[in-house]
Amino acid sequence: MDAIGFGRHNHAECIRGGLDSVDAQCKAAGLQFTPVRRRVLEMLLAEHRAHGAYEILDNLRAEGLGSQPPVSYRALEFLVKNGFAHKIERLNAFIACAHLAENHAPVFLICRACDSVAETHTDLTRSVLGRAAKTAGFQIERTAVEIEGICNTCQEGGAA
Amino acid sequence: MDAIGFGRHNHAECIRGGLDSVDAQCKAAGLQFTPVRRRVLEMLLAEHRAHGAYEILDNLRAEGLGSQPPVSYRALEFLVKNGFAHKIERLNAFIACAHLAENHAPVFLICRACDSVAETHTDLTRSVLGRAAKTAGFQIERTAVEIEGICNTCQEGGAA
DNA sequence: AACGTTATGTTATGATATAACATAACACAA
DNA sequence: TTGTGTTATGTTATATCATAACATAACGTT
Repeated sequence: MDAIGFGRHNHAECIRGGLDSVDAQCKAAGLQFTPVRRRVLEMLLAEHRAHGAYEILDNLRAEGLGSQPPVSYRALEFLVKNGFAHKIERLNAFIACAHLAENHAPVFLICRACDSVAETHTDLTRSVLGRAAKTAGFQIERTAVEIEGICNTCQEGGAA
Repeated sequence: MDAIGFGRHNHAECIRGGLDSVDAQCKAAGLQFTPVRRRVLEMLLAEHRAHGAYEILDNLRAEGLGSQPPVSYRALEFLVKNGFAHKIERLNAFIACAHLAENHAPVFLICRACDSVAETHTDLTRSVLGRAAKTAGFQIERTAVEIEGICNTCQEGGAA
């Protein structure tokens, strides 16, 4: 499983690569990757955990990039709408997309002990679920698949 | 697919049967199925859609069963904790369980046009998802699988 | 009746989210 | 280069969702 988020990896590369990739995608799509939006994505990329809108806002405020809730909500909306970030409904919080540039149905593994969130994905159209929905004539537009539990690292650490 | 919620069925039976079933389960488990809890479940059973905690509260208040938020949240917490209802994270709202008495990983199909919510279920341990989590050593405790789109009826009605 | 437990009542506040309107920046064509 | 439409940001205010904390009442058991 390619669920980035648990375990070791070159994290500086996550951030730089993520920003570069989104930069390129925005240029290609004619989207404005403004300073606020870039900074918010950078904050999300900085850690593999979900960030609340007000936590983001606090940081923006400290940096003089915005001071009222709509500022962070708008930036987050932009990122989510264009697939650069996702909202974790269970946590009312946001996380950078770990599979930029791929059209996917994300699946999140949320560790309740260390708060890290790993993203993997599924092809709904081919899953049992997707077929069931199709049979029922349900036209899927969005999916939220969120799995909560204890990650491998925390199990070993005895944080169960 | 046995997703109750879209399409026709004997709805009075949903309510009566649901209350009776929960009544029995509570007796068996030594749980107190108090008037407030019963009434809240009845409200949820009355329609196959998600109800907000404050909507529930408004009804309770009108009936003299409670007037402050903790009243509805506590009743809902009781119902969710014991598997008699579910929270739809995407909507911050609650719905009666459509598969009472079965231990299951619920899957919700949410129609954004008519607001109805159908519940079906999956066996996570056998799904691609469950296997992926197992491979990563992730210990699943809860799952939220919520699919948003347009139900069959609304597609036909042109409400797309 | 005494006791522990569970449920309810109530006040207050915290946390999340958006409506609405004003201003500024940008993009592009005339 | 100015006008014009669009997109982004600033700001105020408020809506919506949720729980901490403490008091009282009901229940169950001995």
